[in-house]
Amino acid sequence: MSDYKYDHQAVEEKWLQSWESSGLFCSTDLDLNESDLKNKEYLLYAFAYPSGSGLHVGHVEPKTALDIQARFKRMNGKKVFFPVGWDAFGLPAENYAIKTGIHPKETTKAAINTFRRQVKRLGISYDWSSETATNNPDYYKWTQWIFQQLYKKGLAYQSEGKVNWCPSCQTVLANEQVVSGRCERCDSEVVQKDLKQWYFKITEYKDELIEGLRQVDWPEPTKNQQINWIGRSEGAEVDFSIDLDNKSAQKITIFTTRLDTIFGATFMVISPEKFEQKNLFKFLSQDNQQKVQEYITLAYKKTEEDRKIGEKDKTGVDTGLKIINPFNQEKIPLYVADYVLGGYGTGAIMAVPAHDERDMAFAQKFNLTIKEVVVDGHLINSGEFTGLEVREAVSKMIAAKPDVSRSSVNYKLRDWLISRQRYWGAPIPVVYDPEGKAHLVKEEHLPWLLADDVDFKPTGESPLKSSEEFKARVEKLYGAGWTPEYDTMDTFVDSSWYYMRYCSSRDSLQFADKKRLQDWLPVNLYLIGPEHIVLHLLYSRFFTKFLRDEGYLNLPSGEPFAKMRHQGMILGPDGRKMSKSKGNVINPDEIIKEYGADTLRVYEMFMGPLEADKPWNPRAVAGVSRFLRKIYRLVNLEIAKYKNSSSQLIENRAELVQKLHWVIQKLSLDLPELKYNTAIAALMEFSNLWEKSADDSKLLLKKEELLAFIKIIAPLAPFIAEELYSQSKLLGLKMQSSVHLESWPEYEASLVQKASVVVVVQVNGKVRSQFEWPTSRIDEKESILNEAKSLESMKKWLDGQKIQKEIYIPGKLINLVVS
RNA sequence: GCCGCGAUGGCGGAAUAGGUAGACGCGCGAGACUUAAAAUCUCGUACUAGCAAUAGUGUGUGGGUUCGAUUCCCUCUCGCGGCACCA
Repeated sequence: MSDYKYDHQAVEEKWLQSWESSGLFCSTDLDLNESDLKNKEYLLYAFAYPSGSGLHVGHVEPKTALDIQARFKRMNGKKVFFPVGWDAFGLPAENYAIKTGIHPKETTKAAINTFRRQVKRLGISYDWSSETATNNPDYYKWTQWIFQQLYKKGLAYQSEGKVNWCPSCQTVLANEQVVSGRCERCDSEVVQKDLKQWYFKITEYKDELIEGLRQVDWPEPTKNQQINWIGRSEGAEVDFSIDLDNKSAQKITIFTTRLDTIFGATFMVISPEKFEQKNLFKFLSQDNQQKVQEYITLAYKKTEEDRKIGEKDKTGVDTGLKIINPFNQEKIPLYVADYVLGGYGTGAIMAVPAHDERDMAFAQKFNLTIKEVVVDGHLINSGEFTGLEVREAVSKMIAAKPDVSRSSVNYKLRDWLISRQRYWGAPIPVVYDPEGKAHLVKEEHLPWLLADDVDFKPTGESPLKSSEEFKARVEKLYGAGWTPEYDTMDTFVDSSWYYMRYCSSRDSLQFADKKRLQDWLPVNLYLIGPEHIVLHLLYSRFFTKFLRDEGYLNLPSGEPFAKMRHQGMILGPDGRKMSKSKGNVINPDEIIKEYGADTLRVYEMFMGPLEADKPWNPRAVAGVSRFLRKIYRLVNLEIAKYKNSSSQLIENRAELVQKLHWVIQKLSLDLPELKYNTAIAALMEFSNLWEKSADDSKLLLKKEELLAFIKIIAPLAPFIAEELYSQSKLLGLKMQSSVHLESWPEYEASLVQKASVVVVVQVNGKVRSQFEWPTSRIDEKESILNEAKSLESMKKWLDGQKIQKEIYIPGKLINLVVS
């Protein structure tokens, strides 16, 4: 057989240059007309942070997966928008600056350049004309503008309170960024600190953030995680009064999801924060005042980690006060204990040790009464409510005491703390007058530029404080004694609206054009790692809903991402997460150098289902390379035969033609479903069959068939497809300048079917024989059953047996039930 | 503890409106080409017994529904992810 060498390096470089100079796909016309609207396809990959270490094989998978969609959809006549940009603010660049003194501006620029080059080398067909980066003033101008819109609506506010402080990063963290008491970035233990900080009132949208999930096509587990994070729970509030001699009407309100157990409440617990806030010290005896004060001081010192230890060993202190249960008038003791959280519900609970584990643990430690009030779903020892079922008891109890009880709903979701005491982020566009009152930076002063003259060394205060220019700027623009806000915004603010900016990346007058947003949103397919489920997605949905409510966006659902899927993690060859310290990192540049970008792309798509975590297998990469070279050889063999005009089609080619139509159908169905691994397997099956007769001197495929095959590999392996397409121009067919401008080939349903099928014969569910049968006659049940029963190989299974039942699944199998 | 996901050959994985389990790739074995090697190609490859035809077993465990279960239902075990003193 002739030898066709495929020089991946030369071929890929050649087409990269060709695509670059022809501007293929790098600029989408975003102004749609009526007929484009139904055809639009907005494909989005999670905003990437341009890290200094460059592209990782883990980035290659989702980028390729979406690129295949983009190419496939274009070939199917869709108007595709496939933008790219950089989530360029953030800690790593700043930490690097602390170490080296190199300005984050410089390192970020260099990192973006590296990423851009690497992504292009992979053959990702991004629309580079809409490229953007969050650290560009023309981007963060609008991040700041959105902050100001939120502020004007009372949805951005300042509040003093306990915040999560990471002593290593020297900044506060949002609740979402604290992972079991530790900083999600650096794993240091998070401590509580009192600080005045900026918050976004995401809780304003809590119910809609749950409701909206019904309208999107997202993986169910993802929806569940968001719902759990928002943590809606229905229950009741009940007012208990404090038993005081002077009859002053002091009340403590509790929240419970188990109002039905209220007759079992044997004590009450209030959180340290709430006790202080309600200023209940004055009702305590001198002695108790001191004890309670000591306990509260101690509790505040605890870190999250200490509180966790407390799960097993509960602490608390008896206030000496008695509280009256409004349902049975029982007087029960009031404890202060930190197992009740100040920030959830009303900060106080009725403790029912018989029906709550935590209350039980506390009761046992402090020797408190335990009273059972529910058995087998029915109330006991509950006065007039005894005998009722749990469910009806709750509503009847509220109805019986409307003055002291009401139904109530609580959420775990808190407002989003966005202040960061860091440098490399968008400055919060606020200035303070000499009295310390906050004012928005005037709109004409946006973008409110990030000062350059700063000292990066962490001091626990915002690095911007060290900028002379920043202070001078504020005094110059706003007057003597005015000062800037020195904190910057959480980078999640930047990435909460980038998919809108993409539609108008160059617009200097507005954050995005309303018509374009209406035309392009929602995103048709969002591919994003599972690590972004609670943070980024929740914040982005909040922003979209807010901007919709402000009239900047016509999107009734307020849901920016109509369909979302997750990619899995590419693990090292040892099956563990790749990391430098484990020495199991695969460098994509090296794979491209050895095998080419097509091999890297196809291999990663072939590893397994997109959403699964998959270990890297160096040998299997070589297998994919082998497959691509085989394709190259097979196509070239056919082209060579066509050069010889006397060549004739081989007579017996029905099987190959059937397989070709089958593989076109398989890809047509699998590609839009992102089932790339099975699509590639089908291509391999086809080329294996093709190869069997490759040595025949007669033609195996018609010109159009050969071309159809080249077209269907184009989304997966764009370089080799382009090369083969270019070589096929010799065939004299009417062709485009690039295979990537071609349309997707049709398959003929009649040709997908094989001429005959194999019918399996089972006896009592076990396979005993099989026979071939013409596909055209698969509906002839009687003849098929007769054929099965008369098979020589069936004799020993049927002799002397009585057939009780005959089951025929058309074209597949027969099951004979005998006894 | 709660919520969610998963378990199939030596390995990655296919196949679920219930219908031949193991497609495709890797690895392994045998062969062709070659002075030889590489590359490439061909054949074989779930397990057990057998020279073979063939038979039996088999999709984490135990049970159920069914003519028929990897697929549906129940139980348990293990692994992964998220949340976690949220009343």
